[in-house]
Amino acid sequence: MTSEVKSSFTIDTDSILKGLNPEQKKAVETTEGPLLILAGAGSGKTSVMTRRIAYLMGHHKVQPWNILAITFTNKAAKEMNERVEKLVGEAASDIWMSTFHSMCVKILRREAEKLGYQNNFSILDPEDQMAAIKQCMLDLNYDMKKFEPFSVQWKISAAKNELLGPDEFKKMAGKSLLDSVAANVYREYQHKLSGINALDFDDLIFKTVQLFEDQPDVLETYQEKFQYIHVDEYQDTNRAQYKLVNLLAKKYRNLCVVGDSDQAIYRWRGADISNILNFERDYPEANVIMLEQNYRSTSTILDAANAVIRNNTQRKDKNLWSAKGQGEKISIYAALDQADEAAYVVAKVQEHVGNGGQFRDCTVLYRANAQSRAIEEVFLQAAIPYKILGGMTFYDRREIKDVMAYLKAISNPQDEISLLRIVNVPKRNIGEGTLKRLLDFAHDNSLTLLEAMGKAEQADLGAKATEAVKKFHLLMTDLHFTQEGLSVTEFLQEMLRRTGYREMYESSPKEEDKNRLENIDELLTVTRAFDKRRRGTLADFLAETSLLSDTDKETGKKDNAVHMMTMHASKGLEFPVVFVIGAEETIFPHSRSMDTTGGIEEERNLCYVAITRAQEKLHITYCTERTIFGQLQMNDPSRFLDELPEELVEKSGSDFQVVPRWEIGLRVRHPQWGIGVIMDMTGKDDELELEVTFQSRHGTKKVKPKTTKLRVIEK
DNA sequence: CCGTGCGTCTTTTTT
DNA sequence: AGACGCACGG
Repeated sequence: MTSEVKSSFTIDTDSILKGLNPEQKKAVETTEGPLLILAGAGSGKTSVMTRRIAYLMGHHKVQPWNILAITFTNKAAKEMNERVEKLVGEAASDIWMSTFHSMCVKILRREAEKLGYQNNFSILDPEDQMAAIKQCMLDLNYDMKKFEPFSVQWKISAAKNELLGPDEFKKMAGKSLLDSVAANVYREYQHKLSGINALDFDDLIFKTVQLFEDQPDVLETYQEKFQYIHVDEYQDTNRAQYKLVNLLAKKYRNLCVVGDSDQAIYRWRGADISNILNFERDYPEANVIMLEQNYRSTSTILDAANAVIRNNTQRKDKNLWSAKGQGEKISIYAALDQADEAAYVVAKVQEHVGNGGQFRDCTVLYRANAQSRAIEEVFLQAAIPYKILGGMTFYDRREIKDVMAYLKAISNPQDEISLLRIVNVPKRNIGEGTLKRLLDFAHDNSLTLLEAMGKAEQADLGAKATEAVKKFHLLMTDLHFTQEGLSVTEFLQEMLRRTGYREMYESSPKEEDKNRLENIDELLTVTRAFDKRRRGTLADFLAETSLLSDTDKETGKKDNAVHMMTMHASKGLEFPVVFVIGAEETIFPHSRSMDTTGGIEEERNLCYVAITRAQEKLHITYCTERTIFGQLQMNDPSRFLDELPEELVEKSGSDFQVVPRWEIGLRVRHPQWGIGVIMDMTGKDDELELEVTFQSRHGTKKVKPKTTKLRVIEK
């Protein structure tokens, strides 16, 4: 990598600094030494980062390949790259701009041998990972009903994020049974992974850190390469990422980190907010710059966000301000149920479009992916174009996963996980029993599964099974060699034909399967784009696609559509009109975060993130009734709603529009006490008081409809 | 070896 | 409500 020739480029340094406020300008010009940029939401940090990079090149003549910029998503990286390119031209392509994971893949592909891996290693996605863990638990004879594979996977992942290998984890682990099970599975799992030449997401970082720690010369190569390092969203880095960055920056100490502790929302996956809080301790000579002017939202929206976040105790106080006007008030809508909530969103979207706005201006944010369903249904009915980011995406579809598994198994013949997924798709009469015998045979003779298949006749299978297995083995080895010399697209076509995978769906009469074919064709357009862009290997293509984050993969090709995503996925994005739905206790904040104050504070950070996505108009909705797991539930409005200053909001709701005519004998529903019957009425108008007998345990209560939410039940 | 039907349970958030 | 795992019958 030292073969790079000095590149020449001319950059107009004056234009780089144009239009920046004094703090932003200082952030761009402070190029040497450690720099901490505390960037509030919407404070123009991307602009600062891109210009800082351009300034390094233009003013200090730093070579592009000596610059590293780590972002949170591939999309952010791509966007940053485009913006830098506008400033510095083609030289931008020599800058490493990527996520932690993509960067580590790039490094590991070069250095794999040094770690005892081959450079065509597979990357296990969470589903493959789960499959591998289940296999390990099976091998170790653990009862998977007693110890959930999911929890084990979680523990292993957490350990890796903390840079604990199997041995360290065993030492550090708690004394619970689950921990000791996890420790044993962890060891077995790593053993399996190295046997199949595969790494999981967490390994990508962990192994890179190990490489750097164990082999100082390798570390030094990269320290020399990355003389100027930028890390975005530093508040969301975990232990392993922190270590990685600090190892790289150790030599030149030109480390610029950008973050906002109020937007820390990934503690649950190991992110440690003290990484950013302790930056000045780690680098006593650091410069610190605060960006507090928000260029995104109206002051109403910002004031609301500030008011909410102020309730957190664990934070550095800061105050975002905006020069934009007040704008509209925040609308809070109390919906009857999910359908009503969705109807409200539809009505407001249509209103926005009716007033000359675009669908793409609107975004619906929710706490959990499952909440998108109700909205989706109503959008379909109302013919509102929409685009869902995250959740079940293109790459999660069965046919795509299958095809990718084929590609992985062919690219890395040791990849048993992928092989097992597709060995019998389409049906080849190689079933559970045969595979079990093959796996045992492979294990006893230290063979990979594919190698064992090649020697099927020795595996004691029976004539029919042996023949089926041999045929499959021939197909796979053949494809492995066909791969060479073909572009990814050409190879994929060939593979789809020879494996009979395409045929399987073509011959099916089901409408669903026609769709699957379309998705496969869609994948072919993805490979075509890849071939055109960089003509990489199959392994490169697989790595690129498996590292796409939810925000990176947009489903559907509709341009002008309402966006829908989780609040997590919305970080870093902005939209004129934002709907935050499901603002109810147990949904948001989520019930599983409510037992710790840390949990609640992180939910509040998430609320802050959600609110600050909005540029002009914010709608927040909640349901008084919600059906969850087929069960009717009533939740209180979210506590975060109480934290919004009265003068900034405007409340409405079905409950307030319909004034029921109360009468004795009427059946009603109360949010806490459930269903009851009106037994008596006293007073009138605002003073009206009802005596209601509720089901069994709640007995008879006096209720004022003016102050309590009571609903009449039809029939 | 494969398909079907019943009973169980519910991953919050994601690179 | 819906997905998934498991047991059973062909």
